[in-house]
Amino acid sequence: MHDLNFIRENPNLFDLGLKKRFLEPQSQIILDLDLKKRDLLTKSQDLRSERKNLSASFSQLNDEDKAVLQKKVQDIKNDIDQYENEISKIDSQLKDILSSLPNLPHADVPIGEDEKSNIIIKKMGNIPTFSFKPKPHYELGEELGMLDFDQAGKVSGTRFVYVKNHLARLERAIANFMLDKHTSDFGYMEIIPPNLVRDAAAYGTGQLPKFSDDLFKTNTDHWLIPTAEVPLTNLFLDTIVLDKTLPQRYTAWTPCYRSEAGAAGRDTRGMIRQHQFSKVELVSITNEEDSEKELERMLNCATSILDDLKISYQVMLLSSGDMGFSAEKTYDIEVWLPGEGKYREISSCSNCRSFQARRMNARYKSDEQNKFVHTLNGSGLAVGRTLIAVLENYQNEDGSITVPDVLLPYMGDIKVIKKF
RNA sequence: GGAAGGAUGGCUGAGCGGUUGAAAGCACCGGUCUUGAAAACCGGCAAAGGGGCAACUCUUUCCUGGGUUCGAAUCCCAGUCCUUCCGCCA
Repeated sequence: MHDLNFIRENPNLFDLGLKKRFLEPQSQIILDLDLKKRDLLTKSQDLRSERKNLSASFSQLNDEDKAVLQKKVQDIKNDIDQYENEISKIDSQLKDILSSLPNLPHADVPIGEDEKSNIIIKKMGNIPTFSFKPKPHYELGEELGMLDFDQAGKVSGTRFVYVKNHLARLERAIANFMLDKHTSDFGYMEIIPPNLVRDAAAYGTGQLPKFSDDLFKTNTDHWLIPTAEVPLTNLFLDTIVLDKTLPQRYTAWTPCYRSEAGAAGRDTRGMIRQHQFSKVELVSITNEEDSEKELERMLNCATSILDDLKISYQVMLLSSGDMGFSAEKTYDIEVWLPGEGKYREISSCSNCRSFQARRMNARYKSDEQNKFVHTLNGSGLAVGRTLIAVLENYQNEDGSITVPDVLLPYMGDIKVIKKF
């Protein structure tokens, strides 16, 4: 949601921001509506004021004057109703426009229509070399008998998988390792959030109203969360917190459900793109001064996981056309997958500034003034894709998987995952 | 699924149809005191929006939407949400 005051004061900046997103200018339309609304508002307020003053003298009047007054107030009331009808129409038009426009890109963000304009910020680790041809994760998993796409297809359809046996344990180990690190080393509070949310929450983080097609809905009109960002950020839905309690940092390991409506035909093999996957999410709530440095901090929390796993990756600064709806600046972390021979997204860390907070009405008290909090979210990391990365990077020639050192404490006495 | 109760400021919680934007307490901010802090005491403290260069002023808001009334936090209707009890159940 955009700040109407900002648009009033900086219509050109606003349109420029939209242009960076490859959208048509909107400030003129918005300001025209705003002007019209304020004009009507002033009129209706004057009438209200008049009515109030008339009513105040009511008890001192004689019966005849009372009757006159009643008639007069009735007329005023009709006029007020008319004005207010028009006002509420304009209001809903304004809201429709403002709530469907994406956040404006930060000045750092490169301008470009798609991922081709993303900028590589850093590369960590060398691309590993193998003395044999590395396999993709789905071949490794199926040959181990621990990824079962066929039966999942029968039971649930495409884009589902059974993860079995030691790979299931490995996935749990990965998630636990991430959670332990984020809570113990980085000060995030662990949360087990609701996995079903209402409209208001999905609206608050920006999934609604535009992206309902990407979500699953229950017959109770709940939405299945597409990411824990939704329930974690909405911890602040309709609240006011004290400035000194910020920043607040939360992490959760949850399943994520996505309809993948627009992804037909993409990544159909393997578990890169599933309707259900698990993810460890990071969410930070800060005041308006601290959000930029918090984004850098969050990025480091996420990349440290890959550093510890000793898997190479690159960090991308997303271009204006590749960013999500609510973000003003986003870093993607892309991990090297030897089986595919390319980097694939494993995390996305975004600063949404006050964009979500406005939708959620999430504020903090600062110098006796209420301001909107800044919200940030990032994957720390996508657990399913981390499993893929471990499989492909730690594969051996015989198809077995060596367990990374940092995961050994979570794997019992399993050091190598191999076929029985 | 059955029954009952409730929704008021950041929180708790008062509120005969007419200066009630709303008592009180807590929290918060400023001050006095103190070596410092705490305590105590004094003062301040809802939000959103309109008009005005400004001091200021006006309007709206007591869950939402309708209605009754000259006038609604207060009365009526509908809806949403929450709580409690019973039943079922992990």
